[in-house]
Formats: sequence, C-alpha cells, structure tokens
Amino acid sequence: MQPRKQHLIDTALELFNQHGYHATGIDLILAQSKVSKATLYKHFRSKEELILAALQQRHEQVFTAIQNKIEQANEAEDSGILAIFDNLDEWINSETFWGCNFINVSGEYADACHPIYIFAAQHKQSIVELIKTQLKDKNEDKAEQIALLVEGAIVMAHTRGLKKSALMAKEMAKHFI
Amino acid sequence: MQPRKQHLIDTALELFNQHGYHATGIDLILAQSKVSKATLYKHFRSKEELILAALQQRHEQVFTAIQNKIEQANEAEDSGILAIFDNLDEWINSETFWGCNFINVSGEYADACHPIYIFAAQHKQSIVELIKTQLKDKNEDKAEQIALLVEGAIVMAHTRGLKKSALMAKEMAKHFI
DNA sequence: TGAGGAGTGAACAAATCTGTCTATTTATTA
DNA sequence: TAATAAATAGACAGATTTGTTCACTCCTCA
Repeated sequence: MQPRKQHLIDTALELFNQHGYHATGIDLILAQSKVSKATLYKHFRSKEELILAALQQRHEQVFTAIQNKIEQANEAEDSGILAIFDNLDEWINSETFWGCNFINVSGEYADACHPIYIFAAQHKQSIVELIKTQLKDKNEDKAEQIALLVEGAIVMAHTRGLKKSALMAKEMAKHFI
Repeated sequence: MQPRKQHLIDTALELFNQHGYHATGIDLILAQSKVSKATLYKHFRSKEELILAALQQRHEQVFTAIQNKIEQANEAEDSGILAIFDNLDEWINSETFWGCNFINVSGEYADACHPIYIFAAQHKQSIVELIKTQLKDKNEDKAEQIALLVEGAIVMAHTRGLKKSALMAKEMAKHFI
C-alpha cells in the first residue's frame, strides 16, 4: 500500500477513536496527517470509504493480535483462552485506549442496513467465531459468554475509566471454562 | 414542565438513539416534533443543553425502572437482584431498543472533561451504586460484576442483534450471587 | 375587550462540512 | 536531461449546521 494512503488510514483511525466519526472532519484528518485533500480523494471515493478502510485495518489488527495471544497461551497451558483478557488488559491500560471502534461506530451508524453498521457487526461476529475455534471443546455458548465478558469490560473501562475491568472479567470467565 | 419542552426532549431522545448525536440535526428534531426553532432556543440555550436534558430524563427513567423492578423482586425471592436482567431482556426485545444512550454518547463525546461524557459516566456509576444497595450483602465487587454483565449484554444485543443476551447474562450472574 | 405570554414561520448570519478542480511543485526514471 | 507520475496548496461550490432575529398569530384570562 502507498505510504500516504496508509498514513491517512492510521491518522483517521486515531482521530475517529478520540473524537468520533461524525465529529472528525476530513479537514482535521488532512491537517494532522499533512496530506492534501486531492490525495485523499484519489485513494478514497468518499469519507465513508475511508471509514470502512480504517475499520478494515482495525479489524485485522485486533483479530491477529487475539489469535496470536490465544494460540501461544493454548500451547503453554490448558485454558489458554483466558489470554484474551490479558490482551484486553494491556489495551485498556495503554495510552491509546479510547474504547472499541466497532462499538462506537455502531452507535453513530445504527441503521442495520448501513454498510458501516454491517461491517462492525461482522467484526464482532468474527471475534466470537475466533474464540470458538480456540476453545478446546468448540462450545458455541461458551464462546458467546466469553465475548459478553469482553464487551462488558470494554464498556466499563471506556465509560467509567475502570481500568481493572479486564482482570475482573478474567476472574469471572474462570467460572465458565 | 411545559408540554413543548417535554415534547422536544422526548423527540430528541428518540432521534439521538436512532441516529446518534452529531448526525441528528436541530432541524430534524424540529421537523419531527413540529415545534419552532425559536421555541427550542427559548427552552434550551444550545444543542448541548438539549442533549444533557435528554440524558437527564433517560437517566431518571432507567434508574427508577431498575429500582422498582429489583425492590419488587427482593420482596418475593432471595436473589431479587436478578430481576435487573429481566428488565434488560424486556428492553432489548422491545421495538425501541437502539442500544444504551450513555454508551453511545460516550463514543461521540469521548473527552473525559466534556460535560456530556461526565454525565454519562455519573449515570453508569449511579447504576452500580443502585445495584450495590439492592444486594443483600452490599458487596462492591459483586455489584461491579453484575454491572459488567449488563453492559456486555447491551453491547451484544446492539452490535449483533443478539436478542437473547440478557438471559445469557442472567444465567452467568447466578454464578456470582 | 384588550393585555400579555407562548408559539410560529421565515429569513438570515456565520461557520463548517464534503467533495471538485486547477495550477504548481516535487520526485522518479528512462 | 527530459518525460512522466505523484503530491501539493488553495480556491471554490454547494449543502448543511447551529443559532439569532423579527413580524405575526393564537390563546388565555382579567
């Protein structure tokens, strides 16, 4: 990928996260990334397309990070799935935690037919399926339960700044696996 | 409260819920409520003030509904706190479920110093405290755990349309109380 | 009847938003 | 060096946003 296009996506993702999707104007992304408007519209047909590209990148980041973390842990111990909460804990306690892109974007594009909402829903679905494949018993309900704990921890951390939420969720998860 | 002011708040709350806060313009609220712009700006100094009034009303609705439900259940059975999930289940499966106003608004006004973010955080905090007071043992950690399950269920329902999330969360909660 | 408050509709200002276009500069490569 | 591609700044259009203002109407109540 061309470096400017990549840089635009990185900048947009950060700003969308911090200020939301409607509140982040094209001009702010351009000023922050120091890329010209003509270049943006050469790489993306519209702001919506930029949002989708940013979400796509974030999806891949999250998916790969979780996958690696769980696979490593699965080799080391019996219930490696719990590693997902360690990953979550690191993220929540990092400087770059501004809540989950996909939860936030669902609030701004809540129409179930909107491409952005659909993309967010698919991401969440894919995470549940990833959890399921990484479970020893491939139990669907168990995967949904773990996903529910992850979502709960994200919201507690984002709306109230409760930084210990991931470790709380991890303790809770131990009851179900 | 004057009927027009009340009607503006009701309309705004519904539209904010369905389309988000930035995406819902003043003009849409006025068109839907059939109230004139001058009247809106007589009752509210700004759009932000209208948002805060709408959130205040929603806070009172939610707080009272949960309080009543739990208190009634506490008289009937031993672990009445579980009634919070029945309340949640009804809401999620109603026609008017568009996610949690306070989670959504936190994504759009994510600056921790912003009055709107602060209001949302206080609401979430107050729900935890309500749960705590309604617990037989007044256990803080247990209250946070139940709150985490509630948040998780809301997100699962909103982002993926998982309508059974509240009942899932209720089953999970039984392990902790 | 008439005074006063509440509400209306429409025009307006000022800012901001997305997206287009052009003339110019920079960088690469044959 | 010369041709070509990529990126730039910036002006611009057109729509939309929040918020203000003013002349007018409607309703209530004394």
